[in-house]
Amino acid sequence: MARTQGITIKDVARRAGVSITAVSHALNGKGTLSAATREHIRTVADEMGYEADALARGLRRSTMGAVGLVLRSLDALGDYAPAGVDVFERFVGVAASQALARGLSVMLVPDLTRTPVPPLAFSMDGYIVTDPHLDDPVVALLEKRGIPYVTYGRVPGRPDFPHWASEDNVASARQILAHLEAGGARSVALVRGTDPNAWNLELQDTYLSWCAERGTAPRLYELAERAGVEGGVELAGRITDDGIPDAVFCLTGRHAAGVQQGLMARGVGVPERTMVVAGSDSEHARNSRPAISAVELNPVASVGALLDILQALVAGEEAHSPRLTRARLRLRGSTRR
Amino acid sequence: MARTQGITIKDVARRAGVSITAVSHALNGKGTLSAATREHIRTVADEMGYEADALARGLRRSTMGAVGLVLRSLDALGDYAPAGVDVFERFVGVAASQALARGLSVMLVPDLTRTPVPPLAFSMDGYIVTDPHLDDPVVALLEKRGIPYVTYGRVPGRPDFPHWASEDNVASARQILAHLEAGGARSVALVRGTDPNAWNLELQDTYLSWCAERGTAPRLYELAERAGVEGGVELAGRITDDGIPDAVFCLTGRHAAGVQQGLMARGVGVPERTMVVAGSDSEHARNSRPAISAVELNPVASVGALLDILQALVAGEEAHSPRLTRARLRLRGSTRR
DNA sequence: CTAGGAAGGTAAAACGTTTTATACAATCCC
DNA sequence: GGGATTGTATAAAACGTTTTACCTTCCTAG
Repeated sequence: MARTQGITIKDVARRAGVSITAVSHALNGKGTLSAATREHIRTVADEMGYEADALARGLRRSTMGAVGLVLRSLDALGDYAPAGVDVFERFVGVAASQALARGLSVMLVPDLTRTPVPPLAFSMDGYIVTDPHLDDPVVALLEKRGIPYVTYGRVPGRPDFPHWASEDNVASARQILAHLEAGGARSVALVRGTDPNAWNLELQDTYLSWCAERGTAPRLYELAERAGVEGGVELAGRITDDGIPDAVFCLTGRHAAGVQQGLMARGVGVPERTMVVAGSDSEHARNSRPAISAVELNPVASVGALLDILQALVAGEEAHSPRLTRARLRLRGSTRR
Repeated sequence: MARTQGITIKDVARRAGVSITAVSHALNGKGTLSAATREHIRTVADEMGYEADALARGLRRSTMGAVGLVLRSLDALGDYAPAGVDVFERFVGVAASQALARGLSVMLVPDLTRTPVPPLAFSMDGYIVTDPHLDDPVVALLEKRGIPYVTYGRVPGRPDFPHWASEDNVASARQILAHLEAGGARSVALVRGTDPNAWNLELQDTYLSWCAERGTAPRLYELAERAGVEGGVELAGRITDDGIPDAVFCLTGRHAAGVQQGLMARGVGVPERTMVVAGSDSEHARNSRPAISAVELNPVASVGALLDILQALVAGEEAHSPRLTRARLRLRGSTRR
């Protein structure tokens, strides 16, 4: 219906006085046409405002110029419209605009394994999956279907899988911990989420190693991603009951904001008595009082890397991966001493 | 490439011992097959895990089961990954999950008029355009191409165009103004954005009428959407210089947060000396001190209405539009007296 | 003078569906 | 008993591309 009044290759061919093949070849830079003919056809096509139908093209070429995007982490949150989870919201925006710059479309697929599966889902050239879980069914499905995919963050349990990119989580964690240590912190508690994704797992591992290196006992708390700020407030009670640490390192901005709020409500001064820091920046971290130091992720660089890898994969070229991007530690009041 | 190993209708036909036509008819509930054959074919198809190729289907049917989404307001912001603009981020998430529930895909198209245009863009069944501008080129393009579209918010300058839905902005504005009045406010300043979209225009009109009805002089300020919180802080200076109003009604949460911050920095107490309220809720509004009263939009209802209209349009049925949804005023500290 | 390229172009098959038109029985009606 | 009707199924066209294979014509080398 939408396409009925479109200009087809046939129209261009007729108008240019050549065959359909000639038009296709001219426009795609193939075949053995003379430069003059090629130029002529291009002119006519431009004049007529011809644009090849993506469907028909995809049918033959079986490449669509479109990639799917699955936000695993939002799926886990259940509610698909959580407020203040800006990491992924920004990721979507960046992915859309960067893909456009490369002439690709981005299709949003909430969860590829839930029915009904969107009709186009399996026609995508490839997929970007953010934060796959351990034994992620979405990854398994893509694998089974033979659809190329890249992941934002390592695939847990698959150390061999190379096609991923993300910020250097280990470096970020090290940088944060070094910063806290420089501020005089000896005991640091870690608050991680419950999703078994690379984000939670890698940062936890780094933290544990850091503790081991220093011979200090780790203090590890788990807090469901969906618990949000309120969960953090509550958790602050448990943390103080267990003895106030010199610093609390929360993996998400929402949890950090909640924990800080909870600590202060209990009379624990931040940053005087204990410091708070977030592993990923967010509105919550920025808008807290004091503002919370946090790692600002780098969606622009990460999405760029992911698209590089995915495009190579789709083209059947060798992908140059994994790739790590640089995050940046934003120092704010919550760790200023 | 991704589709090479797929099971085609031909495979199913062979296995079921019938013609291709029979399979198509059985699966789509068309034609004049006997119940027995139909059932048999369905069973075989299920067994083989057959799924019709969306491209080939789209090529014939010219309906794709996919809609495009253009976020006009984000285009206007330039940066496609602005932090803390949660209205649209939520909108995207809601649109994706609601569309999925209806068996539709959502394709994100940053700006349909910028090149390169994503290949699939013109193959979509229809479009959702959020907050179209006055003389919006995206709308013009869709119109010219004959692609069905619905808009989130009225199309400015086209009072005749019926295919839109949104929260009832007029009612929201009235509700806010009534609330301020009940709190004792006589003079209310309005801070609107600069984009010429229905949101800014309708709320402004309602405000002006309200002032006229009361015989009070309107105090209207314009602040570019992209000015964000900082812009609000600065604007607070101008507002106080012009004489402190009883309340400031900002159309966006970011501006409200900035204005409130700026007012308080100048020693103007909120809510004691003047009240602050936001036309759309956001992280900024929620996390300010005091928290800012704001209208919580209703993306779930609005997206639902938009999809209803769009589906009717695509099916060639009569659309039942426009449709207004209910927003909700969240009262917080910034207006509590 | 002719075999063999090269240069420039096209016809037709293919992609996987849906849809239109048609074929073949079996049944019915008068 | 013959034409019309009904019930079931299929062949083939169509959708708009890309790609494969082939066809001219013209030139050149032997």
